Amino acid sequence: MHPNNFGIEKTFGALSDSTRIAIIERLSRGEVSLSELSKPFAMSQTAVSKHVKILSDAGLVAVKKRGRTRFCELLPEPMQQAENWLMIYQKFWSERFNNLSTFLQQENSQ
Amino acid sequence: MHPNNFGIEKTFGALSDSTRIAIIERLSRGEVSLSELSKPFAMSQTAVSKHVKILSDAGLVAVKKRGRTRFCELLPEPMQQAENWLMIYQKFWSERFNNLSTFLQQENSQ
DNA sequence: TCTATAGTCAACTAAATGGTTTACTAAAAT
DNA sequence: ATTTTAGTAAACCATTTAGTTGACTATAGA
Repeated sequence: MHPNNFGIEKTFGALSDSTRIAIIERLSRGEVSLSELSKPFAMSQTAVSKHVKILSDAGLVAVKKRGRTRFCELLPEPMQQAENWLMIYQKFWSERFNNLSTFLQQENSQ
Repeated sequence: MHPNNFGIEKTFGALSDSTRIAIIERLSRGEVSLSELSKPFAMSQTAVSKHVKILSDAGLVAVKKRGRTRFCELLPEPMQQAENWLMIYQKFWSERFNNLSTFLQQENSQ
C-alpha cells in the first residue's frame, strides 16, 4: 500500500490548528471577506490573515480581491485527497476486522 | 453545521509530519517493534520514539510492552473521526455543486 | 478633499517542534 | 557473570509557529 500521498502532510498541517478549523467551517457556509471572517476571533486581523495565508499556501482556500476587500473561498481538492488517504486506512481496518471475524468463526466451528 | 469536531485538530497535527505519515503506513501493515520501526528512517531511534509518542498522545497508536521491546499498533478511531469530519465537507461541496448545476439548468431553460 | 475602512508588511516575542547526544535502566543472550 | 539489545530520560540547539504592534498603501464614502 503506497497511495498517492505526496504532500498530504501539508494539508494535515493546515488543518492542525483550531483557529483554522473554525475558518474552514465558516467558509463552508460561503465566501467571506477577511474583515468579516476576523470578527469572531479573539485575535488581531493580522493574525487571522496569517492563518488564511497558511490555508491558501496549502491550497485549501482561494483569496480574490474585489475593490479593497479580499474574499476567501474554500477549495475542495486537497481536503478530498486527505479524505481519500484516510479512506484507504478505513478500508484496511474493515478488511482486517473481517479477517479477524472470519478467523474467529473458523476457530469456533472446530 | 457544527459537527462533533472537538480536538480534531490534534489528530490533524499528529498527521502533519512526513515521518509520522510513513510510520502510519508502516503500522498499517501490522504491529512492529520500535527498533524495527526505526530502521528505515535516517534519524535516531530517540527521534522516532518521540514521533511515536506524539502519535500515541493523539490516540492514533497504542504501544504495548512485551519483554524489553515495545510494539506499536494503529488505533483506527481518531482517523475515522477525521475522515468523518472531512466527509461532511465532501457532502457540502457536492450539494453546492448540485445546486450550481440546478441553477445553471434553470438559467438555460429560460 | 478628507477621512474611514480593508488590508499588507516588517520587526519583534514566546513557546512549540524536530532533531541531536550522552547517560541511564531493564531484559536477553552468550 | 558479562555483554548486547531495547528503550527511556534529560539537556541542549535551531527552526518554525502563533501571536503582537506600528507604520504603511489603496479603495470607498462623506
